[in-house]
Amino acid sequence: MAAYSADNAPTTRKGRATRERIIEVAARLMQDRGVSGTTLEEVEAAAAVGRSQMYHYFAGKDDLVGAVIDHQIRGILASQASRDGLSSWRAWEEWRDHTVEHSSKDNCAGGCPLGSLASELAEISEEARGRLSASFLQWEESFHEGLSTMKSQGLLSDSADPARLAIGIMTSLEGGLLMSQTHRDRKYLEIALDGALGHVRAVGAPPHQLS
Amino acid sequence: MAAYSADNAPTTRKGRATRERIIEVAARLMQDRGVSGTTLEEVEAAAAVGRSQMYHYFAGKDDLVGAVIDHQIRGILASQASRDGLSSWRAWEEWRDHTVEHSSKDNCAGGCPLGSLASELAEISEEARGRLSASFLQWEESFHEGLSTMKSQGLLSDSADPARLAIGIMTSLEGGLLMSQTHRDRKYLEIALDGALGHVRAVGAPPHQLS
DNA sequence: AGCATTTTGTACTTGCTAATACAATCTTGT
DNA sequence: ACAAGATTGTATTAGCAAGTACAAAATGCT
Repeated sequence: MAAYSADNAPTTRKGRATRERIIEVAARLMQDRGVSGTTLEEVEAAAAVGRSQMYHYFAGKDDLVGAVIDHQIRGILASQASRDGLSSWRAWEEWRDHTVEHSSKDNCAGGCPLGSLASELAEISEEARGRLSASFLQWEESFHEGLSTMKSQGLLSDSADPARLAIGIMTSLEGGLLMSQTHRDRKYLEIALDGALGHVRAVGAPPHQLS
Repeated sequence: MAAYSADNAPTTRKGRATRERIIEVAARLMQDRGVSGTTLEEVEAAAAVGRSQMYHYFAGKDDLVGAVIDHQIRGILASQASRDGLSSWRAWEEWRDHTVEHSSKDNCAGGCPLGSLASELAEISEEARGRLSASFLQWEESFHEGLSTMKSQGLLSDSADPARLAIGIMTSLEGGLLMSQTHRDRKYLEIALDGALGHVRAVGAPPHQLS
């Protein structure tokens, strides 16, 4: 997938830094307060840039939102690539713990960087929905790959369906994050992830390998 | 939980009808386009009421949103009460099918009546977050009750934890709805619910009762 | 019927926010 | 150094949406 087409792609080092700063700040604010709860003025103030810089690098708010989506999925995939590609039981356990701990910061506020955007934008902008769908697919694919590797290593039984299991983990993750965010209680995400991973073990592993 | 405190409670039949009409229209529009994507003007037009009626029955937009949340959870609980309180395997199967079919209308558009509101409002309004949390708790409790009944009837093993299972179903439901909405593909909700209910069967039932 | 209360119609105000215009300044390559 | 282009500052515009004011009409009660 091509990088997001900016209004004016930055050529100088300074320009790239400015554009990046805008995106990072916008991503944070939009996850906190939602897209329509975040004004360009707030982004500009927090990023210490002016109106002209905003419109120099982005065609408008929609354009910025697109860049934020790309930024979020990049961050997620990068964070996951650094944990062994989720191709061992241990990696999954660490991922589970890390995910819960990360979400529990600030009283489970914020929710999922992509999920909160998806919920807000899916029905409003078909373009944003498509971009979010593609991003979630990449995320799901990273789960899928790890599980496939485990299957090829005999850690999952032959009858296991990695694609299906990946979707189960994805949906449990999103539901758990939303419920923990709404209730301000980490137990929802914990139970959701334990259930999904438990399912992977139960369905995927030969009986004698169960703990 | 007391009914939502309106600015002016309607006393006449006509007044009640007007207020109800506003809430129903607002609920539909807000689920489709989000809260901040729905203007009071649009609600007024669709409900065929004027500005003065809106502000006569509601103190403002926030007040209307509160009434919409109450309206949504009432509808959900009513729909569920009419299906045997989810206290048999058959009831759960029917619930699963009905939920998937209902969500698949309009290409999985809309998502969850409460979930989409929760995602949008949780970080913006503490009052709305509390109201949504309480509503989800009631929903979860309706799952819990059904599962508890099944346990007392021996349909679930003694080691089964109905409260935990209820949370697992709730999170899978929300995650599945969000993913199906984003991808416009019912399979996400199907897999999520099958996983959660499969977990109930696997963890809850004595081995010899597994299909 | 007649009066008090509820309900409704219309016009206006206020504030915010995305978007634009245009000029000034900085960077880079030669 | 010096153009050419990239980057940034400031001021303004235009439109929308929440909320308000006030009067008119309908309704219910005795």
